[in-house]
Amino acid sequence: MPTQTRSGTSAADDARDPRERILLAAGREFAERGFEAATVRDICAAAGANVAAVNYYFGDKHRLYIESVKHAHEARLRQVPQPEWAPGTPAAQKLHEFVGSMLDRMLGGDQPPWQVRLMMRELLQPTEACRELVEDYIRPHFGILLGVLDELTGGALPASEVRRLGLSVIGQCFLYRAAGDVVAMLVPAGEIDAYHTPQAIADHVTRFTLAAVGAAEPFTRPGLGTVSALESPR
Amino acid sequence: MPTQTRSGTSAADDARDPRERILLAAGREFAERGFEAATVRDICAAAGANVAAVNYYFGDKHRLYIESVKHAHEARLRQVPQPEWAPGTPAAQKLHEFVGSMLDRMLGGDQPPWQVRLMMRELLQPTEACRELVEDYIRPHFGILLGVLDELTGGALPASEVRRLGLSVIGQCFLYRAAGDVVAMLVPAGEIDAYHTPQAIADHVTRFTLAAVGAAEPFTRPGLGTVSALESPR
DNA sequence: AATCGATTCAAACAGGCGTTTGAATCCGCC
DNA sequence: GGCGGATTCAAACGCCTGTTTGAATCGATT
Repeated sequence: MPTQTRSGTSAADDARDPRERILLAAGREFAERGFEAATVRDICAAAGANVAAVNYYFGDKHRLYIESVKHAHEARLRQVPQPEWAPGTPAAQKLHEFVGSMLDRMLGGDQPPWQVRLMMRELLQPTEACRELVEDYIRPHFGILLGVLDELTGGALPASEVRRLGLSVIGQCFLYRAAGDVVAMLVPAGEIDAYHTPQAIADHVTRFTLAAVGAAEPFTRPGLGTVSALESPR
Repeated sequence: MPTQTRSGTSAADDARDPRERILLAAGREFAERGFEAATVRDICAAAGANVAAVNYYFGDKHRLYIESVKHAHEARLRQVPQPEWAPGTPAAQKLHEFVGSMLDRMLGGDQPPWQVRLMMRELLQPTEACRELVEDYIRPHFGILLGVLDELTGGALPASEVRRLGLSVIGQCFLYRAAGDVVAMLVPAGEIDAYHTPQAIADHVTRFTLAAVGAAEPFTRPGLGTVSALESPR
């Protein structure tokens, strides 16, 4: 194992350090194929390193996996800061922005989301890295959502009820990320591009949730545009 | 390959036919460990068959997987009939029963849901069997839900909008099945048994959805019990 | 009883896997 | 310049995988 010169992770260089290169290649490979199907040989080939390097730097495949999950998770945290709002921002707008940024994060947009795919794998069938992921990444975001929802309902609901509201919001978004292929099969081909973009979904989820908590007109009257001020520019 | 005496699948016997035994064992193993991690040897050991049997009956591991998915899916279809309601049943009640039965199906209750776990794997990262699964199993159920939602909104919404409502309903339930472990981490330990049983979730999702479409009072006024008539007996 | 196809079995096969080895190479330092 | 630890490398090690083989067994038919 390396005992020396773990030169402080300079934020900019991504491909210099062989350890870093392996970590990145491993993340991509694990995200794409899963732990079992990904092979150490492929990972090292992609990283331009020798197969012995993974043993040298990480001990074995399993610890490489754990480290690559943490690494992707930290990178993601650095890229996506917690949303913050100026005091006085309407709760409805906060909700819309929260949902929008979550969907953007989940469904890509800014970058090929292999980090997200990797984290998703961990959430769907947790291993050791999951708890850390939840505590550092999921729970804080969830807490912000709960705060918004609490504000939205005027603090009138017990915490347990607010949590269920939060899960309802998360669930609506989560479906598109986890079962996107199935969604695409259930929806007519032409519709997917028009009505199921991250922006459009964010608009829908927000409106659905606002209506459920009584902060917007319900869906029965179509196109009433009660939350038109919140809709994303198309 | 077997060319003769595929004695018509007598509905009752499950463990007689070696082909059937392998199919069942394979389903359990694939559901538990995934395609890559499950081994032909383990499957055959569990089925009390020789390793050569899988080649004899199915050709190779991959076709065994496909067949086991179909098999589980058909068994599930036989067990869980489409919900039907007497004419005149209120749409709100239909929605509640639909959501309740879906959650019961997903989260178990009646039987250890390895069939569901297997299907879920297929939905989360589709292979060949997925399309068939969606067409025969998912889409019909989804269609029923859309009908209920259309009725609930008085047919006033365009089909695309109704579909999004449907996905919102599915998403809320789906989260508990796909990321149940994470949900359990996000919710205080004591709360999970009281507020996140299939029944309790069904009540919540129904109320949330009804409120969103304007068929029940929104959440802002807690414990108003506006849909108390729909709540499951505790 | 003999026959013949269907089925089962123990054993082996080739290939890929994660991991280890021991020597070669690099690079900063007295 | 040469020492010494850190790093890299090609090669090999067992082991386990899916798959195949060819003979043994079974069960119905003639």
